[in-house]
Amino acid sequence: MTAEAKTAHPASPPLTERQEARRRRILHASAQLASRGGFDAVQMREVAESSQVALGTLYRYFPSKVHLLVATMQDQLQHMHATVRKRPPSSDLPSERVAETLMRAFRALQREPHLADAMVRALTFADRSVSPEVDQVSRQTTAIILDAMELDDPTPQQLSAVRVIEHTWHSALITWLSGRASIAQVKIDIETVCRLIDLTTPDGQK
Amino acid sequence: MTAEAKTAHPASPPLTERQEARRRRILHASAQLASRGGFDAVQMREVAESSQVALGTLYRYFPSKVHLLVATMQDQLQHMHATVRKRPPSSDLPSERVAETLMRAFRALQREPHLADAMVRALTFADRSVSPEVDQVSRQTTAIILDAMELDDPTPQQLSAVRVIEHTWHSALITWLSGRASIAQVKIDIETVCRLIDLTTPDGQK
DNA sequence: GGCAACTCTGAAACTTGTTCTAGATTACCG
DNA sequence: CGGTAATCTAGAACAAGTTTCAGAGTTGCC
Repeated sequence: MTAEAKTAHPASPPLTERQEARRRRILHASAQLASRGGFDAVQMREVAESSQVALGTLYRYFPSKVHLLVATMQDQLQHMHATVRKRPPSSDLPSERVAETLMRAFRALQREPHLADAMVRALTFADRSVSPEVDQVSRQTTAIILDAMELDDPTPQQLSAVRVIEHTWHSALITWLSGRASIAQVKIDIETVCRLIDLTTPDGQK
Repeated sequence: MTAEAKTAHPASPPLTERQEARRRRILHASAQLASRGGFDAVQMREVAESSQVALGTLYRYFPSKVHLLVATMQDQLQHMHATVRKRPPSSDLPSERVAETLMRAFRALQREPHLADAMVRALTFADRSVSPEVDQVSRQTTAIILDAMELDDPTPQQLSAVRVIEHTWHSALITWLSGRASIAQVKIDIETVCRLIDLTTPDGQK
């Protein structure tokens, strides 16, 4: 993968400059409102007004509130990935590097818990109509984790481990966001699941 | 724990017979509608009509749609737990017994995919106001998994593993329900995460 | 420049979750 | 039994996501 770091629309018509700007305004307004009050605070009428776009136009760009928030998440994830790439995790063991990376992401989310709430709730609430977009988020997350592992050619078992790590990551976030798990607990869960990686590296420690 | 297998209301006033019957009718209608069309098909007006109860009454019994569906899930989980107790898993290894139990539950959900959709979506979409109820579901799930492990006194590490297994279970269900993962993939994910248990049993195989 | 197609706007309408109200019913207490 | 408080009912009303539509504005193209 070389330089198609953009949103990677498979076959969407190229947007004009003004359209790109609109899209950007919408995403910005969405993130802003989400930062204030989470999922519920992102109200489509307000997003439209905030981004100076008619409601119908908002729906043309993002066919539902969930689509909008998942796109917002894609946006944030890209930041995250770029950031992590600049300062890669420092531990020796792959499992520890992954845990370190996820904890770094977790701390970033803690700085904007409402935004995290909006994005994660949208992600898990998404139905089939949003599958492509959610899948894209999932691929992006996988890429970040694989980066942290620093493997050129992961085995199927390692890919399975990564899947399970993602599952745990999402679900642990939800328990944290809904107040059913502490930050410390999420940390433990992440560290626990990351040990799965050690199981799959032939020359790992016991 | 002896016989308080009921819904375990901490301090709710005892319901009269007719009230208990109403509650039951509501839960039944909810499950019925959910079985047809999933989360979206459970419409509060329809639930009310179906269970021959006024809308206001429905909301007195269950303060939101999510509360209602989470209660529905509690109900179903109890069935499940009772069923599993009757025929416990047969494998030798704890990790395999857990995987076997979860796969059995998964097959049960496959028989009613729409109902599964409604319950799981509600569970992960629940906000803080539903935390107690969601927590109850989580405890019930933990109990089922611990039962499968057949341990009298789980270590903290083992409890951590169980937490991660639950995370994976919920998240894998979501990916399946939204069509982003196949049944086979869910099976792999469950089997993968269950190997965490082997990591925590001192006399397990490598 | 001028036109055809597409896009955007503003506003109303529709849907479904949730709340509220006024009046009937029921449950409980003396 | 009679009364009173709690509960239930029917229905309107409200909130926010989504859809629709007529008209104005842009864009691409000749």
